[in-house]
Formats: sequence, C-alpha cells, structure tokens
Amino acid sequence: MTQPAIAMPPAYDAASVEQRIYQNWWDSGYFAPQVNTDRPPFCVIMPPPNVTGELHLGHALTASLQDSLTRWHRMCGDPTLWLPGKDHAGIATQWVVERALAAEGTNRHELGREKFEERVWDWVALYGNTIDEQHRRLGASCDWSRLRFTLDPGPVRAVRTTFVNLYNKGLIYRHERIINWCPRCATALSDLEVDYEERDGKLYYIRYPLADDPADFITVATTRPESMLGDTGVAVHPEDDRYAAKVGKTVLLPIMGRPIPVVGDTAIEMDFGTGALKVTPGHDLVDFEIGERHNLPMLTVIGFDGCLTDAAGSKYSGMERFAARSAVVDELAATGALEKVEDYHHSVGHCQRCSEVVEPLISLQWFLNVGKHDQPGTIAGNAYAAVVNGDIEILPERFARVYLNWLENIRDWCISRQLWWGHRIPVWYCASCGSQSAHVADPDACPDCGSAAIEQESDVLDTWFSSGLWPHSTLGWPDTGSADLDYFYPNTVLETGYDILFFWVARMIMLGIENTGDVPFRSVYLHGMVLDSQGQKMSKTRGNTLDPLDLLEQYGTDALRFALTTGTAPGNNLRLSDDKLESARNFANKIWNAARFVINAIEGRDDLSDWYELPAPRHREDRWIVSRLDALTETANENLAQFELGEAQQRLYDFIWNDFCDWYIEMAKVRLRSEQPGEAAATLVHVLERSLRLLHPFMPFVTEEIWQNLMTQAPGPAGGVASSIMIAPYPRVDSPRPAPDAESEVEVVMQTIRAVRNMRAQLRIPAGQKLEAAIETNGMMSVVSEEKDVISALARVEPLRVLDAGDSGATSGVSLVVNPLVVRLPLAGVVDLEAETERLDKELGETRRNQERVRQLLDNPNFVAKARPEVVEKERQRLQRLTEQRERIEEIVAQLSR
RNA sequence: GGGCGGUUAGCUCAGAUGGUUAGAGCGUCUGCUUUACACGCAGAAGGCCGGGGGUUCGAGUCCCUCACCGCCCACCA
Repeated sequence: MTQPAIAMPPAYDAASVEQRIYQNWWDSGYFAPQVNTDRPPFCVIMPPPNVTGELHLGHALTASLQDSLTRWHRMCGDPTLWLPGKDHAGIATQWVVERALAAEGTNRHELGREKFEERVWDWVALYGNTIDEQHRRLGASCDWSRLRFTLDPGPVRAVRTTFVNLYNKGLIYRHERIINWCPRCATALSDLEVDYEERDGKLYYIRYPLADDPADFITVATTRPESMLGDTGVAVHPEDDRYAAKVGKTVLLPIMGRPIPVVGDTAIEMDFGTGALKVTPGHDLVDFEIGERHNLPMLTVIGFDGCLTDAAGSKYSGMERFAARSAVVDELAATGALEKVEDYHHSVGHCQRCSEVVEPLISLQWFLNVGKHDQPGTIAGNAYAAVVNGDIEILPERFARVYLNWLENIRDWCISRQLWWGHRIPVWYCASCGSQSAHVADPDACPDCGSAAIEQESDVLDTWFSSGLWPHSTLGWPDTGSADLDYFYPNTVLETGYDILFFWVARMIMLGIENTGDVPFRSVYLHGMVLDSQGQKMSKTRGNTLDPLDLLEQYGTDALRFALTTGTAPGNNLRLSDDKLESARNFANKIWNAARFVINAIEGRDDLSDWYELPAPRHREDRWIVSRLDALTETANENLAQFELGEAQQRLYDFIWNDFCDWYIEMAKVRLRSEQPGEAAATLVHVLERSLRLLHPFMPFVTEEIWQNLMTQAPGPAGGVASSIMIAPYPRVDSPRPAPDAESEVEVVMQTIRAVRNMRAQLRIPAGQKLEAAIETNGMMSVVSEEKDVISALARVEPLRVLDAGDSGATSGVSLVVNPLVVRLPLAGVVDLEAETERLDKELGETRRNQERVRQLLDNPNFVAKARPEVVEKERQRLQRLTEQRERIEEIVAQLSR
C-alpha cells in the first residue's frame, strides 16, 4: 500500500499524542464557555477534591463522566461550563500535615496556630496542583480560568455570609450537648463522620448493690465498664416486673460508692442483657437523653484527650481510657462486683479520618438547626420538598428514597470543629461587655460597647459547610448581579459518587435553597464505586489501589476512560480489570487502523465533494451503513440525554467494530478496486468522520488525533468544519436517511457470506482453496448480481454463478438455504449424499419446530387479540419466512432423494 | 432492627415502557502472515436468566416468597 499522506504508525501510541493535544485545546481557549444568553447553558461543577490529595480511580471515573457530558454539550452548541475546584478538606489536610510534623518530632501546639496555618499553606502550595495536573492528563475539558479553592476570598465570603445570615436568623446556635469526639484529631465530628464497624468485644455484667439492702443488687450489662465511673443512675423499663419494686430506690455505684437512683424509662429494652441499664449521661447519647428526662447529673469522666478526668476519682484520673477499662474491670472483679463477662460482637464508632475510636462526650459546639423534613420553610423541609416535587431529579431513582429517608431522620448539624485549618467561625466575643456577634468582615471593635477587646471564636467550620455552598459560591454568590451566577445557576447536573449523597449532595441542596431561593442543580447523577478485580473496595490499607496515572500511561487515557465508563449501569459499582483496559485499548487501536485505511483510500481523490453531509447515498451498501449510522446517532443522543453513557459507548463500540470495520470496510474494498470507487470512498470518510465525532466525548484524544489527520486529507465543506473535533458539531439526525430495503438486502448478503464461511470452516476447506458456487436468486436477482463481487470476495468463492429464475445449480454437493437464496457448493467429492441429506434433515427439523411455534402463537386468538398489532404483524412475517424456508429445504431434500 | 442493590455463558457485566432462537468483552476450541489492524480476521462451543409460587396469550423483565452475597441507615447498653 502507498504511504498515507500523514504518518500514522500501525499502532496507536497514546502517550505520544495526548499531552500535545491537550495543550492545543487549552491554548486555543476551547475550555471556557462561549456565553450566549439566548441559549440555556450547560453547567456542571467538579466535586472539589482534597487540595493535598492525589487522583484515585474514583476521581478518574467522576472526571470521565463529567468530561463526557461536558464535551457532548459543548459539541451540541450549548454554552458549556465545567467548573473545576479544590477543597481545603479540614480534618484530612490537617491530619496529613500533623503527621509530617510528627515525623519532624514536633506538633502543631509547639508551632502555634499561626505558624501551623503557614505550614499548611506551604503544603498546599507544594502539592495543591498535583490533582489539577492529573485531571489534565485525563483530558478534563474544564475551564481552568474559573478554578476555585474553598479558601479563596470569594468562597470565604460566601461561607461567612451564609454563617452570618443563619446566625442572625437564630438557626445557628451554640450549645452544650453530647457530640462525637475524636480524641486523636481532638475535634468534634458530625454524625456522618463516624463510621461504625463490627468488633469483637466483651459484655461485662456488674452488680450495683441497693443502698438500703446491700445484700440485694441490680446487675447491669455494659460493653464499656470504664464509663461506670461516670454513672449517675440505673434505668429499667417501667413495666419490667423484675425491677418494679426497685424503681425509685437508690443503688451504690461500685468503686465510687456514689448513691445513684433507679429510674423507669421506656427506652430500655427488657430483653437485652439484664434489662437494667447503667446510665452514663456524659458519654452515651441514649444515656444523655435518659439523664435529661430524669434530671440526672452529667459527669464527664473521659476528657478531650481520651484520658480519664478528675471526676473519675484520683485513682483513675489521667489514665488512658482503654487502660482504665482493664483497671476498672480488675477492681470490679476484686471487689466481687463483676458478675460475669461474655464475648460480645458489637459495632463501635470510629473516626472517619483516622479510625480512632470515637468518644461521645459533652461539649460546647455550634449547631445548625435544619428543622424537620415535614416543616415547610425549614432547611430540611425545603430540601425534602425539592426532591419530592421534582425540582431536583435524582438518578438512579432509587437514591431519591435514600435521600428522603435520611432527611426524615435528620438532626441538627454539628458544624464546629476544633481544628486550625479551615473557615474560622466568624463570631467575635467581647471581653468587655460579654456580647457575641457574627460578622462577614473582621470587626475592629465590639458593636455593642465599642471595646477593642474582642476575640474571634477559635473553632473552624466543618469542611462540608463550605462545600455545601459550592454550586453558588463558585459562581460569585453573594454578589448580586454576578453574570456567572445569573447564567449558570442552577447548575444543570451534579455528578458524583453515591457515597457522598448525604455529606455533600444533601448539604448543597439545603444550603443552596437557603441562600439563593432556588435549587442548586436540576439533576443529580450518582455513579457507583470503582472496585478491584476481586470486587473489593479499593483502599490504601488494603493495598489494592490502582494509580490512574499508571493505567493511562500503560493503556492510554482514552482506554482508561472507556474501561471505566462502558457497559455499566448508572449507580452500579464496577470492577476494573486488566482485561477491560486491554479491550478498551484494542478498541482505540481498531479505530486508529480503520482510519489509516480510510485516509489512505481517500488520498488524492477529488470526487468526494459531498462526503461531509452525504445527503443521498445511492449504492445499497452505502445506504445500509448510513441508515445504521443515523440510527446510532439517534440512540447515542438519547442515551446521553438520559445519562446512559455506558449504553451509548457500548453501541458505538458495536457499530464501529462490527458494522463499519468488519462489514462495511470489507465490502467497500471491493468497490475501491473497481472503476467507480468515488461513492464508496465518500461513504467511508463520511461514516468514519461522524463516528469520530460521536465517540469524541468518550475518547477525546484518539478521536482528535485521527480527526485532524482526516480533515487535512479531506477538509470537508468550504471553509472547513472546525479547528478541533471538540468544537465540531455533535452529529444529529436532521434529515434521516432510512433504508429498510437496503438493510434487509444487505442482511441477506451478509448471511449468505456467513453461511459459506461457516461451511468452509466445518468442512475444513483451507482459505486459500478456490471454491466454486452458484446462487439461486429466487426473486433477488438484481441484489445478488449487484453484490456478486462482494459475496465472491468476502465468502471467497470463485467463480460465482448467479442463476436466474428457473435455473438450478448442481444437485450434488452442498446446498445452503439463506431464504430466499439457495447457495450451491459443488463439493460432491468432499461431502457425500448421505451426509448432506442428514445435514439438511437436521436443518429442516429445526425450521419446522420454529415454524410450528410461531404458527401456534398466531393460532392463539388471545395473542392476536391482545398483543400490539405491530408485534402480531412481525410474527406473521416471520411465519411466512419460515414457511418459505421450509419449502425450499424440502424441495432440495426431494431433489437429493431422486 | 429497618432499607437498598446483586444473583444472566468458565470470568466480568449489559439487557427503557413484558413480545424473534437472551447479548458483549475476556477466556476456551478450530482455522488464517486475506495488501487498516495478530491490540487482528474468519468460524465454533458454551446459558432450566439463584430456588419456589403467582399475574399474563406471552416473564430475564411485573407481583409474592425463600436462599445466599454486598452495601447503607439505626441510640439494644
């Protein structure tokens, strides 16, 4: 073959083209939206990854999906904004830096708050761009000029404004309450930040003697014996006969000797343990509530550092809580108060970030009152209504119920964290008059008394508070009249993993409606988790993580993206394996080589004038492939509109590989060798070029590289199409070119070719061996004679005789029935009469069974009456086909027996 | 204790609104240096769609139930 005009090596080398292409896109300014207020925009914001983090496959998946949607909309001509961002990620980032400090033998307290914050900013400067760079490697077509960080001035002002508004409304308040405390991170956690894990533990049974009758006692059961030091009561169910006489009495707390009351409370499960619960209001949520109901004192016996306090008694004060556990058990055993110990499997709360066992304890924290889901006008109520009444659509639909169920049980959100890294709560306390007030801008003096002796609250806000504002804080809120905010809010869609539905999505809906009066986005599209090839969650501790950068270097970015997003249903988890990646890489290579062929075929041609639109293909094969292409174009757009990206890609794969490469290109080769290759060449380039555009949102790099080569060779309409495939129009079917006749005729041709190939393989006739054939056309004379060369070439039969009506091929050898055609292969020497008769009998039997089944269906009056007419019609046609086929086979069998 | 998802070819998974003989990739088997591609081509084998019951003319698809596997939520100490 002659060398193509543009050097395209026989294997697609992703590594050599990707970074150059990305740079070109960026330099050309394609990522920024072309704002056109006459058109509704498409806007999606990137879930901001941790600023000091690195890309993992979850990010790669999210970026692939968002980029595909973004590219599709951009090509559709929508003003398209994909806004990238990064999150300061309070606890996570602080922990990373603290670990680094620990390695240096110091800690944040030695450094002091200011110096520590400087260290974190240094860290951000050092590692903060890693994730952006990684996104670029993935081909992310986001608008980097709008990149936002949660600690940028804009988002900071959004956070403070939100806080001040809610504070002034009385919805943000400070209160002493039992919260989840991580002694390692030394901060409060929200309910969501506690992960419960099943652990093997013990259940300890402890006797609490009655004050007025030391011989009598109540036995309580507990998994946390050390907490008994803080007990201020014992609770039993009021209807529990076993304890009825003891309610209202006093028991003596072992070790401490403290008299504590026995109270009746319906929260007690009579069936559990002994039916008596030791009440530790200071270190258990249930106990806290029981304590509130019965006015029991609340003692804090475990401190913020995880060690016992003075309230636990001098013997235990200062002891680490787990050391205290065994010490307390020893003492209880020694004093005879320990009745028994049982093995017990139960769930224990751990810090989501550092896995330390969480300690519930009472402390002064800031809370956001979100109200109740069924209270209209409250934060939770509005967020609930938005999904119920369809202002926001959650996909897959099942997650809408999960969301609503969570809101139905929501409680006030603990938003304060005892960290140094984050949005410091904008509340100032006056040392002079004692007032407190919230401010967007730092005040110089107390607004009440004018004193300069004011001090800002030291706590920072939960990271999710600032990310909850992301859809509007990135677009300029709270500035009114912000062009971006007016135009791009609400966002079109929010795409993220289902694992942060509560953390992030719900908070964005709550705070978005609160701040703007409108929903933050119209649709929520949730993807699943990326699992390893064994179906295990990827995690660093398991050591089964795959680095996306390694994978894209090994297989190419397009292959990684394709493997991550093809053939999985929305919301479902997916396993990633080398097989999948290889298959995706092979696909990229397949397109590459198809393109090499096409580019070579059109080189130097001047008869391709209307290839770009190809409004009216004439040849049967051209009409067939174009008809298929149009159908594919329709479904691809439909699938994309419904977020069924996996389905769209599967169909593209099937069309390109099977219809186009395996069949159309092979057929076209025959015509390219003929005297009139122009039409075939035009169709080849038309179908390839459209396929590239259809595929571009998913495989941006290989499609761009090929497209540029292709357009150099065949520039298309006068003036060219576009400078890049990423801003070329996404194919749509405005003037459909359906060709049902061509589709069915080509189908017969393909079946004929398959039948011969099949027989050749069965009889082990070498590919090189000439095979004669004759086709009885039975009414398809013109089709067969026109496709004769194709059949001959692809089925490798020569010479091929096309028989007119009345003519009959050889009666010896093999007869293949491809209704209405009969292919005669004169293989008398290879196949004997007996074998051929047997084969045909088998085929006849099968045809008869099929025919019989369809006949029965159509004989069923219920079917005919109730099934949709087009279904009945389809079955009728099928019966007719089967009947004809049966008659043809019977005829041949009859011939053989003569 | 609630809720959700899964159970389809040896493996990994697709299969709107029920309607041909249930599909793909990988793997397996048989042939191919066919002038785009061996990251390929051609052909083939392989499935009581987890079990049971029901609705329907018709069920992988809808309903009930059971069994495993996984996930989420929840204040049984």
